[in-house]
Amino acid sequence: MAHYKPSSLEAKWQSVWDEAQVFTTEIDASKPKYYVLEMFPYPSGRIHMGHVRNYALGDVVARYRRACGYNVLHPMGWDAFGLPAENAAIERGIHPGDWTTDNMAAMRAQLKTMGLSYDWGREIATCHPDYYQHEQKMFLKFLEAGLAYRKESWVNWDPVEHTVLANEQVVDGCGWRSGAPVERRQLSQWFLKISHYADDLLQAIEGLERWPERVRLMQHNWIGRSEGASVQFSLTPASTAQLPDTELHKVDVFTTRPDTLHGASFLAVSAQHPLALMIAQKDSKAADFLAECSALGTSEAAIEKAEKQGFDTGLKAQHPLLDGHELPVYIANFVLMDYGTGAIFGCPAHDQRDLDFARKYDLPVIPVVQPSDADADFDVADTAYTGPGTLMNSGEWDGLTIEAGKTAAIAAVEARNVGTSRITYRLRDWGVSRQRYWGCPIPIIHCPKCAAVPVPETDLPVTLPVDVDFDEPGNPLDRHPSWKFVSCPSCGGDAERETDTFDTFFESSWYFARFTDPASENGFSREAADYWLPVDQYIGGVEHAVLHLLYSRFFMRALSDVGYLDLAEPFAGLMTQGMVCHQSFKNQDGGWLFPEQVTRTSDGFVEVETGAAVNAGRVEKMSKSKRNVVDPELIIKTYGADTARLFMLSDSPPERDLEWTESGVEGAFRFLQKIWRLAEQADTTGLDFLPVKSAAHSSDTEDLIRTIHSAIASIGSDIERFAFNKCVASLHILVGAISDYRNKDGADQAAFSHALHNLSVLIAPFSPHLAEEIWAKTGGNGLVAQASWPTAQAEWLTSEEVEIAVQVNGKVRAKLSLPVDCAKDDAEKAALSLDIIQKYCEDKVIKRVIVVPNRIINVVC
RNA sequence: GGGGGUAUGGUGAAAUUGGUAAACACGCUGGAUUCAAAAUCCAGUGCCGAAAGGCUUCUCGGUUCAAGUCCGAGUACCCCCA
Repeated sequence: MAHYKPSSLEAKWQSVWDEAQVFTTEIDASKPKYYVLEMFPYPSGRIHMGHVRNYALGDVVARYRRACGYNVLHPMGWDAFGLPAENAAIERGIHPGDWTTDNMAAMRAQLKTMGLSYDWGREIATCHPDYYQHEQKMFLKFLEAGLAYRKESWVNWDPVEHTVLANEQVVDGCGWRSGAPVERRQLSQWFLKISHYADDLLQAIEGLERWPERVRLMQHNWIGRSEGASVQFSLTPASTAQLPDTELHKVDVFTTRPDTLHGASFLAVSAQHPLALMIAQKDSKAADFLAECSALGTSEAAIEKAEKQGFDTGLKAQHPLLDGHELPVYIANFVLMDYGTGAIFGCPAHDQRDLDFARKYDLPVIPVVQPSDADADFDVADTAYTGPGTLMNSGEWDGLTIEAGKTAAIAAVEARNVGTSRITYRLRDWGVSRQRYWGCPIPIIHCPKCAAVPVPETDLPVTLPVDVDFDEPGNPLDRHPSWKFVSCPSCGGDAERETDTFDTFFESSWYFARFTDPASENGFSREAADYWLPVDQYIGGVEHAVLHLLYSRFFMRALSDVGYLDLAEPFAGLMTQGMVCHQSFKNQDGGWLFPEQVTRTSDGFVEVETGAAVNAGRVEKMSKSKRNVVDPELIIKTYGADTARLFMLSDSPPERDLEWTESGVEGAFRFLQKIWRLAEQADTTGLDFLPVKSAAHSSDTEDLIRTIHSAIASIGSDIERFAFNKCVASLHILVGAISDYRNKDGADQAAFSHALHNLSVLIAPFSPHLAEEIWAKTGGNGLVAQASWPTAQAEWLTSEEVEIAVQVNGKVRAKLSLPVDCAKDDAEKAALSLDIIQKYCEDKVIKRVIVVPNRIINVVC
């Protein structure tokens, strides 16, 4: 008997698929389409277990849908721009392009050993001009449509990396990569107007029914719509006298709590507010304070953690509703310029930050909301009251609820012409400029006379120059001797190229559209997009729950508005997979150990080489730094891709974290070996086997057919529900039944082979190579990769008898075998006639008998 | 601090609508086979108990003939925002 040797077997079928072009896809209007997409990888050089899990999940869906008759698009490509390539260039002197190309080749080879059903003909790499030239055009279209603009903006500047960091790249005030304290700098940058779609992006979340609820919630919170009012506070005449610029004589304030206007005790503006900047010009102490605020960074978390601090400008503002009531004006470090209007009024009694601030600077605290269980002299101490209640100390609004108070407040400010209702969003416009070489050049030329001029379409693409060096920190494009110097397309004078490149989220915001038509000269064609989009099932890590998914949703709207297609939502279905985890180990000196350096003995974990005791740590996400990693390549070499894939799908549901264990992998391997041994005994006689009810079949044979059909039914519906772990359980049951059948006297060779033939189709989405082998051995026509999903036949899904539990007062006391759908009366009689049940009911009056057909009988006494 | 989630054997987990808790697997125990081992096969395996029996889905309470599932209170851990 030949051994199960996955390495040669898998290579064989991979080349068969390749040569037959089995997974090449074209538009076919006669078939329903299904677009399965896994988040494309960054080409770091090697695949890791997270990739294996992601792509194994996607491949199950793709292969299953194909078997169900869908025209399936299942592509793969590379998110190829990004920082690590530049780091490699700096550390090892390799050009980012060469490094990336090598990595893509290495990872492509690794992915191919997994046997994934990709249409490799559609492969894309975002670092090729072929790809990124299209986003230069898109950007210029956005610019024309007013969806892109340039503005001076405060940014988090990493002084080591020499780049702008997004807020989420700032951890505890330091750069996530460099660890250096982040500085605030003002730079002129390009922005995409995602805020234009804020309301639509928010509303449309409701329609994303096949998205995980928590992702929808995260996006909802991220957009952060708040309803409120904008209210103008005028500076008092004594204050305006100090300020020549009349623009600054009114401070526009956004508030979500206009009902608390009577409790206002100060006004605070952001350190970047024009008023603050003006004052700082004249007052060096104010300037010092602004510099302090700059050191804080721009993240809300950093600002929230920092102690509330303010600078008293000495100015006073007039309360908009209470004549003669004046409020001090502060510059405060907790007011964000980018949120609302960059200015707030402080109501210390009902906002914790305001209260902390008021206590620190000894400002009045006037309660204006009275909790329902408090009396009229209600006051706050150290905790602001933010709960419900009725208004107090608020003149004619007293007694109103908060909601009614808001309405009244808005009416009052509108009547006095000092404010209006307003909605703001937490979502800020997307800054896309990065001071980096390895990205898509922003197609703009800066001319001293004509300002920022778009590169004419005929001059596109603006390709990255290859001759760059990384000897000095900073962006090599900035110091390139020739590339950046051009003549102005508008006036012909000397000008310079924009040397910033796009945020790499730009590439990933539309790559799924490119896949529909990867050779198109327009990025993608309308026809392909209309046929294939939206992606029916998108699969990837939850770490992209907000940014990548939100940017992609924005991009489809923006591209639709500039005429590329007609689509709002790119991803109809989303599945977010859990992490792949492994136990971590440390030696006695506290150094991390690789799993292969550790073995388990009766004394616990010890080092393989020295026998020294090892401290077993938590089961946590595989990471290089903790060395708790297992290399997929080694696993595939040792056990085969089919085993690796099957194990990935076996125990844990996909959205949950998965613990990688050696014993689990071996279990999966043993299972496939068992199937292999059975398949060795199968032949083509199964093709003539008729799985119909017939006197010719023994009851064992009928049981086998029944097991086949229940597996067909459950595996299909479980794949659709992503319950892949249950699919594997069903496969175990089926294989167990086939194996038992084989060992029985009088087993029918044709029935046995028929069962294995069916098994090969059912296991094909999970372990496709072995499936092909069995398919061929049992005489299958063509390839199982192109076979249809079998139909579960109703006549084999029902049995004649069903086991029913009999309870007395809710406790199971007996089990009873009854005909399916038997009459309630008969079931009741049968149950009550059981000796055990009579025993339990002795001396008691039977009050009621509840009969749930085919399920349960409960005797109440 | 705000929002959300999770909690089931030694372990990963099952349990469409409230209706036989623990499917399937890992691990473990015993047996067969073997000179021995690996592999394979068979049996057992929620807990307590010799058994009869009792108990069991984080804890406490509630609704119901019936609760892992629904409701209320609490505990622990995780995620997001801060």
